[in-house]
Amino acid sequence: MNRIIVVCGPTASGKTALAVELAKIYGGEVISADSMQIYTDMDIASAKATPEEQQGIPHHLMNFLEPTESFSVADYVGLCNEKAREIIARGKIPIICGGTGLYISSFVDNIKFDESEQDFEFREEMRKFAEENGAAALLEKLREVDPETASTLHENNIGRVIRALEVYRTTGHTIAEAKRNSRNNPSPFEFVMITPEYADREQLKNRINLRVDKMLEMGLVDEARACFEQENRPTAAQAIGCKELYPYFRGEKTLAECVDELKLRTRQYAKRQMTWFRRDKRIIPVVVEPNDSFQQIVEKAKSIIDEKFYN
RNA sequence: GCCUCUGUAGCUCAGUUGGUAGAGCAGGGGACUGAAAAUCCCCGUGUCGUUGGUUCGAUUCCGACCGGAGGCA
Repeated sequence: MNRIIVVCGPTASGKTALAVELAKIYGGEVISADSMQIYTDMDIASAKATPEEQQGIPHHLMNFLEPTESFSVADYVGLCNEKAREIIARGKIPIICGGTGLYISSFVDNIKFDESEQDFEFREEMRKFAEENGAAALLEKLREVDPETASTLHENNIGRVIRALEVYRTTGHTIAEAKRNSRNNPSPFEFVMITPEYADREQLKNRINLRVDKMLEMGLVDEARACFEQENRPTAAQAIGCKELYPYFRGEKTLAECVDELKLRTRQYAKRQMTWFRRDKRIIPVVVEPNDSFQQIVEKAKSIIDEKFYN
């Protein structure tokens, strides 16, 4: 059996508890799909499942990388494949749980990333070029070598334009071709994908606010301060829950102001996540009504999974 | 009690020399293939506080009233 359960969704939607419960029911192990939980710090900010929350269920791809290291989707897909195979070999079912849509869909679609390396110097060079000549000029550069991709990108999305140029430069083919070639092999796994979907959006918003308050109680400020004092965090520096508190550490804003900002940024992040997951029609919503108990939610999830896998 | 300022989008505020109004933020929608908790795109009708008056026409001018801020007593 090559079955995998995917529990994805916005932050604070209750994925973690649901995944653990499903792991208990189906005999599974959790693989985190989260671009921040991979790091060995930021336990609170990245909302890693605490040992109590894990309830003895093994959690993978969590806590294994120094925050000074950079990481990418390609790395994730490789590792996730390994872990999934290991878990299946053990007779267990992998339960992928997380909110990083790019990681999840890249794994599910079995995206093949070729060997092209990243070229940070080139990126820097292009960034300068854009600064001096304007974003439109940079996009024009891309249009010359890869008009297909250029037509899909907005000039202001400089990062993407640069990546497209970088791919062309390091591999000799366009990123548009690379994308097509990346999808040649369907995944060897069979997936059922679910996401908690809140019938009342306000409810998710409230959960987010409550969760941030809880993080503060758990010591988020100290944790963030440690991040603040550590330089050279290429990917980890982006974590929501750390950078929002920096103005407080610099004495530019009060803690209360930063906390409000943090809640806001978290809500906006959740919205982006919902947009991502909504697009993928394979993902089946587990509709959460305002008064649903956890057990009721689990039942709904279970019936979706059973229908797909055990019917 | 008197005087001054003020009342415009959920919030902060522009603006209209009288022809019914627009920014930022918030919010909503979308994109997304190697830093993705990132990056980027699109979306602005609201009794212009209320009510009279002047006017062809008032959110804009005048009066009264109501709310807010400050000052004088």
